[in-house]
Amino acid sequence: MEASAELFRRQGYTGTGLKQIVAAANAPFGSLYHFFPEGKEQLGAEVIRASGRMYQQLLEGIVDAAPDVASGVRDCFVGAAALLEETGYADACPIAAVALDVASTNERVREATEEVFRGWIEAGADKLAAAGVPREKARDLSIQMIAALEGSFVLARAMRSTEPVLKAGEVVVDAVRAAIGQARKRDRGGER
Amino acid sequence: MEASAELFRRQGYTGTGLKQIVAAANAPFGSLYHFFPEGKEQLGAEVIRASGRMYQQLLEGIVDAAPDVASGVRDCFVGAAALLEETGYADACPIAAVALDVASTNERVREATEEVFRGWIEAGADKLAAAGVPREKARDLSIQMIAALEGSFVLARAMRSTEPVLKAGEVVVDAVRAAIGQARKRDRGGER
DNA sequence: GTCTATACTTTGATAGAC
DNA sequence: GTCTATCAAAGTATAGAC
Repeated sequence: MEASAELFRRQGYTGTGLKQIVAAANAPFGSLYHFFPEGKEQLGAEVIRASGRMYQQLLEGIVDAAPDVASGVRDCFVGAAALLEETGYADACPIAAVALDVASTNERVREATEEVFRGWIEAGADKLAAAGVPREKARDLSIQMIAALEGSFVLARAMRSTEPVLKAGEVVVDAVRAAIGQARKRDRGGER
Repeated sequence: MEASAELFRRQGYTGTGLKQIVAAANAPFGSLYHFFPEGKEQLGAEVIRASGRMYQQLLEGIVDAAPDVASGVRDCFVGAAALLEETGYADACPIAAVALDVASTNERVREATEEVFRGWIEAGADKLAAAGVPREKARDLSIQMIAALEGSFVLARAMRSTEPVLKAGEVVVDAVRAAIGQARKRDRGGER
């Protein structure tokens, strides 16, 4: 599953062969169908869900380690840019490449990508709500953050540059700061 | 090339077979290698460049038809959301799906996607600069706009919802309005 | 010059030896 | 239970008839 996750995120779902996976994992071919009797679809769906959970924990860890949420969001974008550069613009989001090539062709794996994205959006909204942002606004901001992150990955991998990730992060961080600032202002108003 | 463009944007580069393309185009197989003697790579690179030009003209047309740049940007996101819904979340960006699956596997096609994105960024920056935004800030905003658009497409196709596109548009439109507002303020300051 | 038929490789998947 | 050998189908590319 580790080997699958790495290959999927670099080459997408259709671009990665089962033979390439077992070769990268130093596993015999038959084992794959022993553990994943429903074949490539089952493997793909499970790998997406597992990668989604891991990436979510990674991002939440970064946000929790930061002094405030806005700084945490900035650290996520800066960290992603660094990782992208270190890996030769190969490792970015474990879901995006798969999401785009199965969206219209493979319903089962598409559902896995949808589930992961919904989970991320909810987790982001929770963090923002905990910082005082109203629930609905928090959800909107979370969607905007993840869209900016994913979109900047597309540009960064195509252009072999971290600039899009850093620039996209700025506008999102500004929006987060503004939302939290407004929430504080509203809270002070309520105390009067 | 039209058939290729449609299939590539829905299934990516590796996910689309040459046999599928000639079948969709009602063309004989041999013609493909007559017009594209260098095979799939040449076809892919040329289709990406042509699609990139077409999509750029489409977006510029929308912006030019709007009363101001910020409204034009909003119309782009709203229009993209409508198209996405009409096509069953299949037709979004003609480049993104290909960009992600060739980024680490096919240098020739990757270069085509890079060229297209750089062209879009420049075109967006030109429009913003014409509206009074300082050159460097205009380029940053253009990158942020395209990243938000691309990222929201990833979420929208995976989640089968236009919400990410509309929400991502909002934060970008706000940023554009703020930049233009600041440019006006600075101009007034200079006149004094 | 246009196209059919085919070559050769790789794909996902399975049967059956051990 | 673990793995090798092989299947049918689809992949890209080419040869050669017309």
